[in-house]
Amino acid sequence: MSTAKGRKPAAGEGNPLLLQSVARTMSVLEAFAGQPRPLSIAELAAAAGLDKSAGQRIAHTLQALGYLERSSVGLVPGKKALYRAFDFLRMNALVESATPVLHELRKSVNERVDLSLLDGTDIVYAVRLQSKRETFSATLVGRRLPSFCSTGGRAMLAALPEAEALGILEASDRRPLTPRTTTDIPAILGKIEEARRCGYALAIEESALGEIVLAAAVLDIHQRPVAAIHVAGSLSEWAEDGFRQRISPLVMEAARALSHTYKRG
Amino acid sequence: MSTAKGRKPAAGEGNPLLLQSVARTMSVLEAFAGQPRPLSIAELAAAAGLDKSAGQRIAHTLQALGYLERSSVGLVPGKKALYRAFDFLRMNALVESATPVLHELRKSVNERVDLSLLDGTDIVYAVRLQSKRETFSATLVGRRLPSFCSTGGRAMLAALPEAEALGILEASDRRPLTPRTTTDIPAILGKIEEARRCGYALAIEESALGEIVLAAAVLDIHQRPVAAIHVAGSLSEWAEDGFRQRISPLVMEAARALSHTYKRG
DNA sequence: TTCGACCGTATCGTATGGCGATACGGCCAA
DNA sequence: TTGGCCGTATCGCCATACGATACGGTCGAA
Repeated sequence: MSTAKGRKPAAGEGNPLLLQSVARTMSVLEAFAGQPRPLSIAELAAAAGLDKSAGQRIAHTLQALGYLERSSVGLVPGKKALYRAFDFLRMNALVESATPVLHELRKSVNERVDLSLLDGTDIVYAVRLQSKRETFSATLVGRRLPSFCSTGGRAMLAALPEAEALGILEASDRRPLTPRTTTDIPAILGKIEEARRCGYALAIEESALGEIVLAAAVLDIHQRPVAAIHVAGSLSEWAEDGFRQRISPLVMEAARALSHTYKRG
Repeated sequence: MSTAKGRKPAAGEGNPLLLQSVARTMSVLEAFAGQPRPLSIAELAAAAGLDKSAGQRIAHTLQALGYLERSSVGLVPGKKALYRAFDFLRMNALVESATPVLHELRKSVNERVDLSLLDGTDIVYAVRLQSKRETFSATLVGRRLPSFCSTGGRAMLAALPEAEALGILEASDRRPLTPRTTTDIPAILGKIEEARRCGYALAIEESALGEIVLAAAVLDIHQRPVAAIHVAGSLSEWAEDGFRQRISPLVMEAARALSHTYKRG
């Protein structure tokens, strides 16, 4: 998503050792992204950009392997997807070192704490520690958001060279998530500039209504942003000033504790 | 893992429309399961049962697609794995209907609540709602445990015909997870029988020390178990009797509320 | 320093594995 | 019934991936 997505991989387009069979396989798994309901074999093939025969064979094989399952109304991703995500989290050095820090932070602030990772123009939630009385967990681990409209994303953009941040903004899908999402590039740049000054980013109801979120970036040894730590509170309990004063030092300290421990994004 | 894992898929061994290229691709991704550290290309190929050339090509392609990433010491799974797990959770009808029920339950019991799914001889954690003061989240979504030693697994085994449950027990890897794990088949069958009588399963320190867990099975419309709801408490705060009396009715009610809403495992 | 082992990378002729057009039976709605 | 779309199955051809092989770099032990 974040990079090339040529219509037809055409085997070796660009790199001679890129296998089209692998790309086709993964494109079938990716075909579910954003789909509201299970897919038939034909729909799956179409969504993956394959003809019916190829879709049929790949889907059957993936089903036999547990990466696809039949539901009553079509095919859905299979449980094996969870195992692979578990492997990712387990082998990720940053997630590993972040876990105790995040728990500590969560204990201090008593609000929801998230760790997100930068991936191209987007961020992905990698760890979520719920707050005590959270009833909506519409957002889950693995959820992807454009970086411009999430606090964590803006904190990370602020740690990039201005030109690079601008490039990401321009390449992003800037549809608003809530009525209060900032979608205007100069305005976003202003907020990024503010984040650069403060050392953290703050957003009110830009990705979910009723929510105030504060985040700071985690940097690798080259001073490049690789992740962000978020704390989310409810507007029914927090005013902006109080949230800033109480939360920001803790989040920045946690982010600083994790920075430079990580080699490469 | 739960089914066949022939040394060499040999294209069409068994089913004529099974694609070996797909199986090879996924076997590279699966090679990380259980590995303690990043893998070199050669190690990855060996773990996937491929020669160096095939491993090289597949790994490079997967890396280009974001399913593999380079760390300082080798290859690790890539962020895309999280997206696929998110798709699974988002499109899973049971997870969707379970979410509000689990939150309700968590509010009532104020302890950790999990939803696990049955997958062959194992269970997978699909949803986890932490308790207020949980400091260790060693277990994560996507973690797989043998069903015999988890409460949820035993609750589900109790809902299967006895012969089938026995088959799963015999096929399971019955290494103990803690000193208190029950690994003796007759003893496990006894606990399953108890679960069948009570309508829920209970285990004390069988999968983690200091933990008492109670679980009830969720059944599909054919009365077959597809999932389980767990509540986990700390032994420093709960005695067995109190835990049973306080927690079991709530867990059973939540499991009943979800049962029969789901078509097929 | 000099090996040797192992790393990642790259090349290339070959044969095999998957391509995709095609066909069939079942089901549902018109 | 008819027509559409479903999932399934077949089959000959050729493009695709195979895998043996080779090369330069790096690291540790000799």
